[in-house]
Amino acid sequence: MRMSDGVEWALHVAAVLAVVPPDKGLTAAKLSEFHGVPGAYLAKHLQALTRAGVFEAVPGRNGGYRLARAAKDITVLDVVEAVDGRARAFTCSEIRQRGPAAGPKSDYRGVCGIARVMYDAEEAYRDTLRNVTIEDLLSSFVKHATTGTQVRSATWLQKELSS
Amino acid sequence: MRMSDGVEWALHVAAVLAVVPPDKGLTAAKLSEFHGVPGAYLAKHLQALTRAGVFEAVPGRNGGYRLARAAKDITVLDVVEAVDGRARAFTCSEIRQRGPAAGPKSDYRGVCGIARVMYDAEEAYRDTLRNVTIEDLLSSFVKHATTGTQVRSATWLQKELSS
DNA sequence: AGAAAAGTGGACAATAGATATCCGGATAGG
DNA sequence: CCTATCCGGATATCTATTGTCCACTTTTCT
Repeated sequence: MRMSDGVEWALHVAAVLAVVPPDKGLTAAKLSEFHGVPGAYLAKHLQALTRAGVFEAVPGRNGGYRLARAAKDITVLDVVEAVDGRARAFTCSEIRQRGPAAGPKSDYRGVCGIARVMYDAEEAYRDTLRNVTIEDLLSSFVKHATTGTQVRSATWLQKELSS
Repeated sequence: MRMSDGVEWALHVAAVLAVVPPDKGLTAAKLSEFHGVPGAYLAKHLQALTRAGVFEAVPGRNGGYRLARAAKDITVLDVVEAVDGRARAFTCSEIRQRGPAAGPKSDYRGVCGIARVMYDAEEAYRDTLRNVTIEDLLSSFVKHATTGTQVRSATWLQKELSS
């Protein structure tokens, strides 16, 4: 089970957009340059994030992307689900209803016990991500990154911010 | 992010093997028949489970598979990791070290804050699976399945148990 | 001893999904 | 009108999953 790289990109992008003033934006091209990832493919994910209502896109000249709401109101789960989808990782194919010991369909009302456990685990996973916001990610960066990295990031951002 | 179907198969197989007496076994062919899944492919997963020390394989005539230890001592996580591997779903590609704002490698000692959150979530996922045993799965089946299903399963098992 | 049944592991093909690019269309600003 | 930007579809490529097959070894039954 492997998670799409797009999720990692999206979270980094969200963290960067969190320090962009609400009236400004960053283009897909600038975001891909800053993170060193393929622009055309990142754009796909940015569109998904916009559709999900996590980012906001400003079309036209001087357009770009920004957060759709305050960084403290966007959870990591919001971003993950926007990129990776809301489908469960574990899909129950109702094995219990197959084979020689299977009975009539009415015998299988509730969720299969095995699926139940897997769903619970995924819910625990989501709970963790739901309790961390983009603002938290930013705090972590400010707390742990070297001063040099923070200065370089801020400088680049100042230079590239669109109107 | 989608989990391999093999995990579902393996958990169902483990639940069935949990009711097989310790001195008996079930062949890969019988297990695939009982669950209505492709035999050759299930065999691959059974081998992985054996390598991981979750199942025990008895080669030769009258051979088959059985649990390597008591059902209460095998967790769902054991089975999931045996089939799906122990690799993390989220892989950090150190995006922070790329792009125009990147600094020298020594600037990035600890784990990236974003990766940290994703790792924590996966640990919460694993914690859930670690706290459910194969015996628990069996209890759930006994508690929730209809009597008819349980009788049909037991009957089939009686008939097919190898010596 | 010989035959049959079973797991092992490698090679291989088919399929699906993730990754990545490109282009025409819509939209907004100069 | 022209340019920069986002949008969405079509398409190509790569990789992992899924699935099959076969030769090989081990064990047991006759």
